[in-house]
Amino acid sequence: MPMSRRLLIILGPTAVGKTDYSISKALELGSPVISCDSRQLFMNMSIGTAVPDASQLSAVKHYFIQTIPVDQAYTAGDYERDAIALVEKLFDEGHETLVMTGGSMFYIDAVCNGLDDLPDGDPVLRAELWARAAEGGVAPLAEELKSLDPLTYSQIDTQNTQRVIRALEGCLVSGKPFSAFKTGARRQRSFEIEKIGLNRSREELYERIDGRVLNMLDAGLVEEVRSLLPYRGCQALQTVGYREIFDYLDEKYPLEEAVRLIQRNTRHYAKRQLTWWRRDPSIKWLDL
RNA sequence: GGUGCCGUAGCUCAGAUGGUAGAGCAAUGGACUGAAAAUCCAUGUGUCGGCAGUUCGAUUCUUCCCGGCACCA
Repeated sequence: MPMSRRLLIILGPTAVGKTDYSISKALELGSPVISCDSRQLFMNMSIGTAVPDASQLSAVKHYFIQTIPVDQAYTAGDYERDAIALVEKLFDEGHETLVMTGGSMFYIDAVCNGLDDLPDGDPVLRAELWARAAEGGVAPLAEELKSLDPLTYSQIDTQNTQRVIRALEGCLVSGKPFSAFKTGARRQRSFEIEKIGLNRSREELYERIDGRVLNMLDAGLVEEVRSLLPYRGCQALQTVGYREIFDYLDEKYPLEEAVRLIQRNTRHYAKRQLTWWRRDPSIKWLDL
């Protein structure tokens, strides 16, 4: 008799209340919590990423919480590989239902649908391309992409430097058009996927966000960020809550302005999350 | 009670000697194939406090009313 294997993904905008909900769901189902959060993955970033607290972490086994050094690069592709490996292992050990939770839209989609085998980036080349963009703008890079890969050029936002460089990098590293690697095919998974979307009224969500930022300050956000100053340039620190405090430490603006910006940028993030998920009909929404 | 000032977008305010209005902040919609808490694109949402008068036309001028603030009693 085939064992049923189900991955229950609890998603929702930041600060909606995923942590508590997923822990109680995990306890109910006898599952660990598999985090799907591109920032809680990193070590030493606990206050600003609202990592579960000690009692929450001891209530149920958590995966992918604070496991990677902040100066290490980690991508959605890495997460797809690591998460699928873990999930397969846990299913093989006898779990029927596994609880995954998080707000990283792209990571969730990588787990559900898989990413194509696109060429890896080359850090040196990437740095060169960014230097060119800083000097002459995106336009010349976009033109170069147009000649190497007209299809990608026609599909992406050519004002989006990050996208243009990523595609150009793919072309230059592989010697082929970046688009040649895209199949758009969904990867077959060995388990069922169910998605629950947690939501609240916009007003309530924004109040929770604003309040949570103040709590982070009380909890010592400024000191946490100060301790991460040496890693400021790392990918992990390109994050709401950290960049604004770095600027405050530079005396670019007062603390209250940093707080205001963190609150606003977090609200913007929540809005982007909701935009992403709005087009996903497989999510069952639940108002908290 | 009297006098003066103010009432315009969610907030702070600007404005037209009469032709139904615009800045900042906030907000909203969208995109997304290895940086994704990143990156990028788009958008003004308004009975101009209310009733009436003058006028071809009033948010603008006038009367009155309502609300707020200040000062004088």
